[in-house]
Amino acid sequence: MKGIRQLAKHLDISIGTVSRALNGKPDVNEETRKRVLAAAEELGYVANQSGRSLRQGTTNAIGLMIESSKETVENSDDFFLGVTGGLQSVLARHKLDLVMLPCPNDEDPYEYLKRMVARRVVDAMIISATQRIDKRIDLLVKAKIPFVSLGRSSSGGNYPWIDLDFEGVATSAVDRLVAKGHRKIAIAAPSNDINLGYIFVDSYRRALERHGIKYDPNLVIRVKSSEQGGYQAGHELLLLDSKPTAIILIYELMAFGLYRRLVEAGVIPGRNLAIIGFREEPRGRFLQPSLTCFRMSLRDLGVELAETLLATMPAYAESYPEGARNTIWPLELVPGESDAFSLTS
Amino acid sequence: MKGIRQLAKHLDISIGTVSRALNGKPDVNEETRKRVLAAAEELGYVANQSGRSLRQGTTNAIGLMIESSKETVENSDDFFLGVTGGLQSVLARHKLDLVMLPCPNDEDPYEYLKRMVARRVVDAMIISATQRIDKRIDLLVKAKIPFVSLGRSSSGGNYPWIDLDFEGVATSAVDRLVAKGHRKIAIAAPSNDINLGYIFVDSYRRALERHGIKYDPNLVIRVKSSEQGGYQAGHELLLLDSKPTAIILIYELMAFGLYRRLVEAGVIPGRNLAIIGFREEPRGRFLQPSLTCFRMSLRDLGVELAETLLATMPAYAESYPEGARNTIWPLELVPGESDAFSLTS
DNA sequence: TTGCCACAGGAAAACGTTTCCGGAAAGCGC
DNA sequence: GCGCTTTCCGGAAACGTTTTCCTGTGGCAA
Repeated sequence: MKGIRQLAKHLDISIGTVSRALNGKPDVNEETRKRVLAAAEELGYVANQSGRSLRQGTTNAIGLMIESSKETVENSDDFFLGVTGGLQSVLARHKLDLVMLPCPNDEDPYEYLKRMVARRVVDAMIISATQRIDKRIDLLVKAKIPFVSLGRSSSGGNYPWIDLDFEGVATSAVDRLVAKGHRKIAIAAPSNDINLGYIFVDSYRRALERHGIKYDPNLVIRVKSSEQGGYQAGHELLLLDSKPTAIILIYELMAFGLYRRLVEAGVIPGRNLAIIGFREEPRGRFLQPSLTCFRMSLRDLGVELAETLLATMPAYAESYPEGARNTIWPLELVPGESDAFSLTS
Repeated sequence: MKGIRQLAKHLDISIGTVSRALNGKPDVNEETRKRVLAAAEELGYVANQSGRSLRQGTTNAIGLMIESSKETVENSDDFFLGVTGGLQSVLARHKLDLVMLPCPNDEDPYEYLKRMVARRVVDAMIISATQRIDKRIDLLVKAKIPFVSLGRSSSGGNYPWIDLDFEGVATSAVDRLVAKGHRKIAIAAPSNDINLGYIFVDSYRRALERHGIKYDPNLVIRVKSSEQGGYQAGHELLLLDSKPTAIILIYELMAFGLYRRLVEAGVIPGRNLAIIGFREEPRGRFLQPSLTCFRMSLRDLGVELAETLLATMPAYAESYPEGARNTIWPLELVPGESDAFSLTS
């Protein structure tokens, strides 16, 4: 005999009462509640989660699905642990646990999610690395699993998401470069399948056109969001017939590879070529010259994610009355030396 | 009516048979097994984890406890996601899921672990950031939860752990510096409470003594394992009466802070002061001058962790017959320019 | 035919909890 | 003293599985 039954016997009380006492339910004398609490503490009793989940149909856990090796901006190693802090600070307040569900490299993310959902191992989900058309969203909607997506898909539909302000970043980067006299501005981005790639390049195009600069597809370099990709971008950039004077990187880590390739070719970053990165983490500022990029608070992003998610969960929605919401997350420009020079002197 | 019952009814078969069919148990006709599998696939049935766990007393999940903000070497943001890949590659082979259990900053790790253990939310655990005396180990041993510790405690006892080869690193760093003529070698490490700090400094001391160099406590700078800590270390180093000519950093990220402080004071890293770091990640090589440090494969470490853990789990031990084991994880020296100069010229 | 065994599958118990329901005791107004 | 409500608690059902035990069928040897 184990668990609550043992505790009940030890107190010579029925298990129903013990359960009510522990869970703060009414219909239990304050006196006995105290006894129960004390005994539970003493015997180190904590309710078995499986039993509880089975009965309640709820797991008190929310899942954060992460994909270790997809070609996206979020894949950066430290990204998730960054948001985790913010997530937890609000989840803990509601006695919810966070479990990270890392999708194995060799498994299809959709299938993995499907399995996790069917197993009912979490009450709600946070997904990320959103594809431009992402079946996972339909799956979650259909399964009526509350969720929030970090990154929006283009498939429309009304679901809660938070996305980085790519449009703002692209616009602001273009504006900044144009103000310094640049007209031939390249951009390195992942393929259009990744929604991020699509949105970013599209915003870049529109920003250029606002300045009356014709959009040149040759200046869009499609590479992976990694240091390798940056190296590759540098390589392709050097092969262009008419060389751009500036480049915007969709992912900050690319800068390291780009610098490397440029130095190999004798091109001096920040002197012969202006560079602006994105999503500054504690790395870009160590480059020589330091990288101009856009920064955000991962922790705050985590808080916003959690609150958005809770707002969609019936059991918690009352604390967050606004209901499902969509947020464009702003980023702040951190000026460096990599785009300091001006062409108009 | 949901779940396996529905599936059984749909097939006009008893739920027991369905369960046996799905779980590959004997006593079920191959013909019917196929039908069941097909129907499950079609209806998207996956066994509810709570029900299964309750019955089996097993969750098919192993937990990785992480502490987001403790002053340890493992706390580096990207460390865990690095080992995660390796962990999963072997866990997946055994149909085990990995759940990360991040201990909230404001909760005592011991209490958090206790709660998780009592809730029976995972079958086994990986803990890290081991304290020199770590109550968690007793807890897990007493609760008979299979576990492996990343980092060993000094409390002895026979339990499986994997630890980095601090002794090897400290020895090799000292040897290398001494060979270049250095006699006054400082070290920046966290406090002795962290087992890592204790072992590292102790190894450093012994290595010095092997070279006939007297151990000088003033040269041991106790700081946090972070960039901030590195800055602080640089600061304290500059205040020393008799300046060391070299410094060993217990944590690679410290180098960034150290460089910063040195440059502020007009000391040139790798010229006036030799520097050796530890656990190279994709950052140290971006420093100017590039950091000499010790590297390891996080992925391989993850594989080793998983295999060690499985070996201690009765249900899986047969594949890993050696039983509980302790491993000292080797690191490889990556020479950089930060300690390139020699005093003996 | 009888007995035995192997095979396939059904019925039901069990896992640990929460929650619904009913009932005893006590309090209260009349 | 009587009916009513309130307070507290015990009994038992239910959650969805897995697994044990048992039954029925057919084949085969004696």
